[in-house]
Amino acid sequence: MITNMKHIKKELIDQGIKPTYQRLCILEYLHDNLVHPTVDIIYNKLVNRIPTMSRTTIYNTLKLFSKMGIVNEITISGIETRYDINCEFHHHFLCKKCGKIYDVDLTNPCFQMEQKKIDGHKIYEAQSYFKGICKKCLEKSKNKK
Amino acid sequence: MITNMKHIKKELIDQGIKPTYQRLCILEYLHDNLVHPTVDIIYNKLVNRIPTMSRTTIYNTLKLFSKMGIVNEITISGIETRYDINCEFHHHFLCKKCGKIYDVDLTNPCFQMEQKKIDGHKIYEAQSYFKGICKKCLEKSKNKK
DNA sequence: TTCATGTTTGTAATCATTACAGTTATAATA
DNA sequence: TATTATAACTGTAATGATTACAAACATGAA
Ligand SMILES: [Mn+2]
Ligand SMILES: [Mn+2]
Ligand SMILES: [Zn+2]
Ligand SMILES: [Zn+2]
Repeated sequence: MITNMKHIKKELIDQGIKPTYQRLCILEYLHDNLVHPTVDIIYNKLVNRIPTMSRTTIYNTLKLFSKMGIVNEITISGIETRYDINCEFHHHFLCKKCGKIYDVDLTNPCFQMEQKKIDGHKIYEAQSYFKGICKKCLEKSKNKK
Repeated sequence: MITNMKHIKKELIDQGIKPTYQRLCILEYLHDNLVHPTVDIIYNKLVNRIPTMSRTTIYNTLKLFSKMGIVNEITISGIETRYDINCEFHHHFLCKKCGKIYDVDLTNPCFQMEQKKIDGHKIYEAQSYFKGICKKCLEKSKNKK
């Protein structure tokens, strides 16, 4: 439990979200595990602490958090949605071998991704994805040779 | 039938893909309908011409095309994969109201999206997505007021 | 207490995608 | 021509993420 529960509670209240125990636990988990987890990963961790925890609650909560802008939905894999509590604009890299999703920092971020309109369309969110083989998997396959 | 079947056939042969009738029809459809269609949209169109056409064939064919680099998988919606025969790097905009996916041209394209490596990870593909309300839907809701 | 409201839960339904096995088409070989 | 091998296609069943829904629960006001 790295993040202070008081802060977590305040974060929800500030957003006008009723701070139920389930919501607190989910938000705390997201703050402490910046690995872009799936619903299932969150569920399997939290069900230990809250045996009655329902997957539906996690889906509902994440949808609420997303709507309120305190969590980001990442659809990079095309299979399952992954969640990121870090809502500052940054890019993601998906490794096709190990499935891990990395944050990537562009030295010259594309400023156009941060604008409010494009071609007359009103922008609410922007995502940039890279796919390939990650550093670790590259090294592993190099060692095998 | 806008695109010439001869060209379509040549495109497959050049890629080392056996040009079956089903594959030709799918590739022709993609060339003539640059709307980022789903498997279902393609299926419902082609089943008129080929009554025995199977969804599985479309899934298999698109996976093959994607692997060979002649089609791009777009996972912007998180619900279903959409396909784009235009493999030149460009960004996409998803309208949350009407569901349409638009191409968007950035005047200053983010050159970093085109690099081969980032943070040591080897890049095979890159996608940039915007989500919001499209121009047409904005105008519609303006007229209602 | 009663009532209203919002939240959580468990199950069933939905829907995109994949797995699989049988059938068909094609071309090479005997 | 008949046989065989191989790749492609097809239809159905299975899978797995997500959503719909209704019952149970919690909370606080009247
Ligand atoms: Mn991230
Ligand atoms: Mn496009
Ligand atoms: Zn990896
Ligand atoms: Zn629209």
